[in-house]
Amino acid sequence: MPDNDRFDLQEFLPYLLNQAAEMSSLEFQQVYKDRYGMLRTEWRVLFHLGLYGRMTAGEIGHSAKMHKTKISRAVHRLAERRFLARTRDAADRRVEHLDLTAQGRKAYAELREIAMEYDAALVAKIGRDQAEILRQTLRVLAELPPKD
Amino acid sequence: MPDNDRFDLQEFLPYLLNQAAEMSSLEFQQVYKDRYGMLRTEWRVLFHLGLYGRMTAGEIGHSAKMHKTKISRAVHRLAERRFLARTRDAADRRVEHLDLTAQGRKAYAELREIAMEYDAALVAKIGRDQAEILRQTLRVLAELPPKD
DNA sequence: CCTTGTTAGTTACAAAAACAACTATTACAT
DNA sequence: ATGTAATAGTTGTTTTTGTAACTAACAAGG
Repeated sequence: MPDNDRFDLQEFLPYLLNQAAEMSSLEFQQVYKDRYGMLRTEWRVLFHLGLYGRMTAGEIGHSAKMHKTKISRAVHRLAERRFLARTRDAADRRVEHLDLTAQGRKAYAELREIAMEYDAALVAKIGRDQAEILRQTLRVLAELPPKD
Repeated sequence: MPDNDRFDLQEFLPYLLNQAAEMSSLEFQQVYKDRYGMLRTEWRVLFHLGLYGRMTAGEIGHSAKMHKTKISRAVHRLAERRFLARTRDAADRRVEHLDLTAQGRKAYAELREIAMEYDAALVAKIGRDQAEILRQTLRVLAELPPKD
């Protein structure tokens, strides 16, 4: 039996963060999976386009910190299912502009509603004040620019 | 351009949690990967045994909320590399008791040191008080949702 | 122009995860 | 006992991811 001195796996931040992250995405994951057959990478792309409008794969990758191969595959599948349309840039023919189709916007709107409700449920679970502190702290850990 | 009303992906808790979790495990992951060729599932098993002593695969799975096939393969690989030893239970021959070998304990001790340092670095980054609140909040979020 | 380097995105192949079906053993109700 | 269900853990198959190599287009120096 080893010495447990001052260390507990359940308190180790990376572990705890992973557990919480996994738990917290479970319910929402079911929605986009069952309803639209989407993967996590796919809804992330969808949400980026829905929220920010026309973007390139590279821009999404940078924002979501996802590798370009993940984006490439997500975009491919979303285009295949007519959730988004791809347009080559006229000036630089390497880059491709991505826009949601009507169907994509519809899916986004629906998923955004559910996401908002789900986020509210999580906030209710942990308390409004704690939630604000949580977001702020997570932003630091994720090294995202602070809100404001 | 869609209406962004009151929703931001960067503020969506499941998204934010995932980003922070991913970021925070990155550095530590390199250590057990480069140094011992371990996967996340494997160090989790190692840490459970190092911290709590003899356990069965089922117990670890329950504690870490990992699926039994993941555990089974992690245990297999750890046993193969002589980090742990497996012993069949005499009374119930379905269950197997897992113990770290000397080599396993050595790896655990080393990784635990690094984990503690890394945790301390994260705490320093976000502040001691925020860290305590964070852990508390994450513990709530990581709880299994009530049965329905 | 031509080499060399860079960037956007894709594709091929290997590693890992998810999911389902399986073996072996124990429990338990007829 | 004996048939049925439950439990511990494994194995096989399919998806998904990670890594690296690749194509195509641009950029910039000579």
